[in-house]
Amino acid sequence: MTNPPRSPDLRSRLLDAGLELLRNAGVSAVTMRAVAARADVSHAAPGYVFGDRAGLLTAMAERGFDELTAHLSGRGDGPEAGTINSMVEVGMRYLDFERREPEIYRLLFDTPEIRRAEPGVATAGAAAFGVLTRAVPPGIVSPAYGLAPVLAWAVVHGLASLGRTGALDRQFEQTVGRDAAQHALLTWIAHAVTPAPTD
Amino acid sequence: MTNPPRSPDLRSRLLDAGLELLRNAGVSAVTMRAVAARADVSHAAPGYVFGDRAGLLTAMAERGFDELTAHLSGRGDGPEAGTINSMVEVGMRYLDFERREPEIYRLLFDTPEIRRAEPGVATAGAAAFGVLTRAVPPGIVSPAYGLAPVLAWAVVHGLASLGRTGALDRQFEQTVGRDAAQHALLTWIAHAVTPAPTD
DNA sequence: CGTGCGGACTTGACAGTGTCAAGCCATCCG
DNA sequence: CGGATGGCTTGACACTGTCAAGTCCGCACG
Repeated sequence: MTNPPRSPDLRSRLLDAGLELLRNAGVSAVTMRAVAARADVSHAAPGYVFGDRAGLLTAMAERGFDELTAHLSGRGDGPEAGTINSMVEVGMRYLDFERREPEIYRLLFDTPEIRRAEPGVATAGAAAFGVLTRAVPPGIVSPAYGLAPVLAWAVVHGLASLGRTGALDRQFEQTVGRDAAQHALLTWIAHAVTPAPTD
Repeated sequence: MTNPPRSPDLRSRLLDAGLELLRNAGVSAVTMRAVAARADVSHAAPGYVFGDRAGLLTAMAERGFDELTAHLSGRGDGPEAGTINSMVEVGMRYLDFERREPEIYRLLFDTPEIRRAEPGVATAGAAAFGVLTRAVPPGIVSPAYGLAPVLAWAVVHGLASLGRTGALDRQFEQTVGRDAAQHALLTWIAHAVTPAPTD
C-alpha cells in the first residue's frame, strides 16, 4: 500500500459521471468508456476501479438508494412517524422520487445487472425500506402480523411501476388526476391497514 | 409484392429463437446474432425482419403478453368472474407466472427498450389487464370509482417485483411461507376492495 | 542519496455487438 | 424470355466490455 490515488477520489468522480449519464440518457448510456471520458480518465479506468460494468452499476445503485432514503426522509418536518398521515406522505414521496428521477428508479428496481447481494447496496436498500417501515402505522393484516409494511411497499411500488407503462394514466384520466388518485389510494390503504382506533 | 418468403414464417421462427434464449439466459442474451444463429439464418436477418433490436424485443413482448393473458385466463374452470375468489385466483396466477417465467416477466415490465406504444404490444398488454379487470369485483375506492382494478394490479405487480429483490422473502419467512402470505394479502385486499355484501 | 518495488492507472489489443449499404438470386410480370 | 422486384445475405464499420502488458510516480529501505 504505497501509492495514493493520483486524482483525488477518482471513484466518486466516476460515480458522478455515471449518474449524470444515467439521468440524461438512461442506463444504456452508462458505458464504461463514456463514464471514463466524462471523468477525463482512460477508457479502462472504470474497469480498474469497479471490476466490471455490473460493479459500476452496483456502486451507482448504492448511491441511488441513498438518494431515495434521503428523499423519503424529507427535511424532518413531516407528521409524526407511525401515523396514517406519515404513511401517506412517505408513499407520495416514493412516487414523487420515481417521477423526479425515473432513470435512477429504473436502475434500482428494474436493472438485472445489479448485484443486490453485495453488502453496500443491500444495506442501502434496507435503509430505504426502513424509512417506509417506520412510517407505516402498526397494522394488522389477517392472518399474519408484520405484513403491513410489505403491503404498503407493494402498493406504492406497483403504482410507480404501472404509472410508467401508461396503463395507469388512461385509468386515472377517467376519474381524477394522477396525483389525486394516487393520494386517494394511499389514504385508503393506510386506513385499511390500521386496525381500529387512531383515526 | 412479387416474392414469397423463402423459409416459411421466418418471423415466427425468429421469435421462437428469441424467446428460448430469453428463457434460458435472460434478455441480455437475446442478441441479434444469437437469435439469427439459432434460427439458422444470416446475422442480419433479424434486423431485416424487425428493424432493430428494440423491434425484436417489442415483438417478443407481444407474444409474452399473450402468454400472460393465457396463463391468467387459465382453462376456464375458475370461480365465476367478478367475485372475491376470482380476484384472488387471478392474482395468484399472476404471481405464478412471474415465478414460472421470470425472464418473460422482466421483459414485459422491466425492459425499457420495448416500445410500448406500438399497437401490437399495447393491445396485447391491454388484454392481460382486461383479464385482471374482469376478475375484480366491482369495488369502491373512495373517493374515486373505477380504481379497484388499478389497486389490485398495483398490489399484485408490486408483490411480484418485490419478491424478486429478496426483500420480501426475509419478511415472509418471519411469518408464514411466501405463497401463504401472498394469498393472505390478496384475500385481504379483495375483501377490502369489495363494498359491503357479496361476502 | 540512490534504488528498487508496488500500486495507480494507461495503452493497446481482441472478440463480440448492432446497424447499414451493397449484392445475390429466385420468382413474378410483361 | 427478359427485366425487375423484393427476401435475405455478405461484408463492413463504429462501438462495446474486458484483459494483458506497460508506464510512471511515491515510498521504503540501503
